[in-house]
Amino acid sequence: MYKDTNCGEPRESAAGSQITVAGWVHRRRDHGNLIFIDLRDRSGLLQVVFNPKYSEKAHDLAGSLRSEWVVQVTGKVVTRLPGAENPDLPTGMVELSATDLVILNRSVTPPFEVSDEVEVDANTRLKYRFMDLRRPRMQEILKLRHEVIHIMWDYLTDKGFTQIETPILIKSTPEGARDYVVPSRVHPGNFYALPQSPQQLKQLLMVSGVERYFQIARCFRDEDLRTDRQPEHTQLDFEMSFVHQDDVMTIVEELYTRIVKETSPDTEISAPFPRLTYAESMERFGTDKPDLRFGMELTTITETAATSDAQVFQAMASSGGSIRGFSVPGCGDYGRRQTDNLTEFAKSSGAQGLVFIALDESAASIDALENDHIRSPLKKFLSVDVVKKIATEMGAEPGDLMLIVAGTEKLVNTVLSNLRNEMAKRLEMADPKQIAFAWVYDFPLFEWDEELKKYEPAHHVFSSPKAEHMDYLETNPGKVIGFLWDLVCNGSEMGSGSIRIHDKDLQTRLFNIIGYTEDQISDRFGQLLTAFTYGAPPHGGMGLGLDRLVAILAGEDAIREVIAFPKTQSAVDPLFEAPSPIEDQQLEDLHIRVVMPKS
RNA sequence: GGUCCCGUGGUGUAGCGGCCUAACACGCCUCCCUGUCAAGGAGGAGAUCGGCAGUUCGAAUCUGCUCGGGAUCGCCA
Repeated sequence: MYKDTNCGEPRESAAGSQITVAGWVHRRRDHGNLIFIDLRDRSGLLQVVFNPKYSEKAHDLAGSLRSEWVVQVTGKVVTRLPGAENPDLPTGMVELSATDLVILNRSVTPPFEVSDEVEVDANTRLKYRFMDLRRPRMQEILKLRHEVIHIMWDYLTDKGFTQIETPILIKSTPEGARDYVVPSRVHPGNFYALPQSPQQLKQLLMVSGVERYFQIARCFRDEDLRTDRQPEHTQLDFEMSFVHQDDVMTIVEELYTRIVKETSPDTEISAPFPRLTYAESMERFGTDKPDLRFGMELTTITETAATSDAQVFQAMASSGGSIRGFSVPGCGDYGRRQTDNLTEFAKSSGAQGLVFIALDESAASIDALENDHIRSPLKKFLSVDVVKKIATEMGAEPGDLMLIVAGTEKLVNTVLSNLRNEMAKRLEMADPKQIAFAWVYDFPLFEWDEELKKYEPAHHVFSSPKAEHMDYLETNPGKVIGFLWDLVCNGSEMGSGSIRIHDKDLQTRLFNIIGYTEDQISDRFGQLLTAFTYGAPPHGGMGLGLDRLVAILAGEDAIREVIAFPKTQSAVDPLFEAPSPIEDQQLEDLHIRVVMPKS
């Protein structure tokens, strides 16, 4: 070993001992006859002093050191002179009085400082990711991610799960997301696809009698990127036989509670996780991934609003539309600029417009509300009584701002849930220390696709319908509820699970409802259906996004921050400059001809 | 594919029609310095302002296109 001690370790108790450390020169403070080096390794910083009194040779050599050089230092741990301690450093009571210095490697001037302080341009960070990852914050995140995975392995192993790898080269399944595809050399014109998830494979493993499988699985989707979406992401993928919905949820709940407690002890987490049905979630929050860290729940006021003289409301109510809204506490004093801005925001989410009713805080109560207390673009069509009634329904108080949207139910929900999150963000209503998990269950199995004019699976085709809804499968698919659920956290989807179908005939019925032909079914799912005829046990499981979990634990918005080598928004790796053209010979071997798009 | 924001020495920013021969901080280089820890002091190097085209007497600054980054809608079973 080049070192016997890590930089971050020495304390006062080590004073007097002879140690050897190795690491990177973090900072150099050269006083001429006395040189200080902050030496950094993964464990932290240690101040090294080069004093010619103890070693002329080491001191001379130390004068040439520069940032990020790699060195090995031997010396004696000494307590610092009184008054020279650094309370900001864990090792700040001591320093290493160097007697020997070995330069293991030099560094050219780094493109940016290895420090958490500086915010460096995203592209530069990725181009020099190996430098970026040296920053303490990034090191911390890498360790956090490892720790999360470690706990998963431990916990699931304890619970009798077996980790099994599934192929990365598998078969393309054109439904769902676009596949990443790999050409076959041996079979001209044929392609593998990278898995979007190991869904069918893990179900096959259940048929194989594994009973409890898990994998930290890489999943690939060739779709546009977002803050929380990368072309490849990692899932905790697991599957269990002979279980019901609750059994699966319990496993995840225990595991995730443990992860939060062990990795982020300061965090507030409510266990057991609140459970709400899909219908309830849509009604209260307008979304299937509600952020439960704050209130501002939605209220339906269609009937009350229709009794007003406002044309918009009357027309919407009579045409079967929905009028809903919520009350924002303390924003009754919003001026024109702010309300205009909110209207614009609502429009960007697809709303025709946004109706606000501002209640002046000088009113003693909602009952005591008078005309002068009310501000609204629809004021002349809204009687004081109607406003009182709406305010009561929404639970608004004087000084609040009520935001109301009218339209189809789907649109109203989309707009309002976006608005709700936006208001919470602007008002900083979410406690950053809180991690609010929740289960949303009883999802409908199918969603009507307006463009394709057909039913599409809400999550995927393998989820089991509830027994009491079997009869609707062909007659009214939209009504069928499945054993299908999501884990949500702080307003984002963390994973999705279901009890799967394990019966060939039932699975075939579902494929039919989605409109697959016999050929498509046997081509894409033949292996699964065949397996089902050989004694498939009832089973269910989940796929849970690891990147998003780690991001939330780390307090980051972008999963890019918790992936060692992520890609930019245009799916490029600036470090390797991937993707890139390949050699003509490679193309030839693969029987591929490139046709560039006409620009 | 659409919309929005950003692009100025190595890094982070300022400048937003002429005071720009581009400013500041950090970093870098040279020298001085025995108690610093974002060390200090003196001096120095480093940028055709992402690229192209245009408007203008004059463009870092305005316009268009384009490239790159980011946010978002579509997309993401």
